[in-house]
Amino acid sequence: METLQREIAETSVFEDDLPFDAATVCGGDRDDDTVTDDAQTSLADATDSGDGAADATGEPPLVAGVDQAFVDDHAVSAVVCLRGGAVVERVYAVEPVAIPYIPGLLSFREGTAILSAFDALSREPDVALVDGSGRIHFREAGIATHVGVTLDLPTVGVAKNLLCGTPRESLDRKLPRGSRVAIEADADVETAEPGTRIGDAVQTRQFENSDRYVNPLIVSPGHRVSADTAADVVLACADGYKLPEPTRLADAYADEVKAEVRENLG
DNA sequence: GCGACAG
DNA sequence: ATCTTGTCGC
Repeated sequence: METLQREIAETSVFEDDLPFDAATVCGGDRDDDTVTDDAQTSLADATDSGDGAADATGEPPLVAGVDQAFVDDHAVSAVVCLRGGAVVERVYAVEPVAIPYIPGLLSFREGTAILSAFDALSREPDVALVDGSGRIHFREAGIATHVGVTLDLPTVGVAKNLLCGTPRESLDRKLPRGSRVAIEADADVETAEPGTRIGDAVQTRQFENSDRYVNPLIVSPGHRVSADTAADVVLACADGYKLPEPTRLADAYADEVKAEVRENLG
């Protein structure tokens, strides 16, 4: 398995090779006219990737969210596709899990169900947000990278926790919404030179009038996406919640299906 | 042996 | 990931 991951990492492309510009994703991107907010936002331009299919038609890109739920020894994988913030398609698949959860080998546990769900999809997403890590992995082949390379689809890894790597600055503080903190490879990432930026901690949401704070999401390139674009897409899909809409909706759909599935089984 | 570890 | 009531906050 580790050998396969090294091969996947070599095949993967951690650079932009997308049919659209992250700025055209829309559907979310909180733009509260509140206050103390004028710093960023204008990072999108001069990013023209050449042949934009979605751009050409002026049509927003098709963004897919992928998430899993479990019922005993079965994984329920749900995929929800959005275009311009509207749900266009939802599919799911149920597959038995082959191995238990082992940090670093997640794709071998959930991969089959995910690929099966994509098989049921009638469209080809322009990019997919996969729950879990992409490049932020011991061998730079997290589940987002594994799925992306297997389907040769642009993918982004969206995790709630850091698997490995070191944040350039402490994440244990209240970061402003929209901020990013680079995650660098360290000794735990055996395939990259220490110091290599393998992803970012991205603050998609933050409390305004509270002493407490929301932890950032851990975003990393899966395949055919750069670290900057990965973060751009996630922030563009954020709509008031910590999780980007595609992921949030896939999560809810997986739970919905799970309830029905656990009766067709036990 | 100890530590660390996505979902 | 999953098992779960109440509870604090906008």
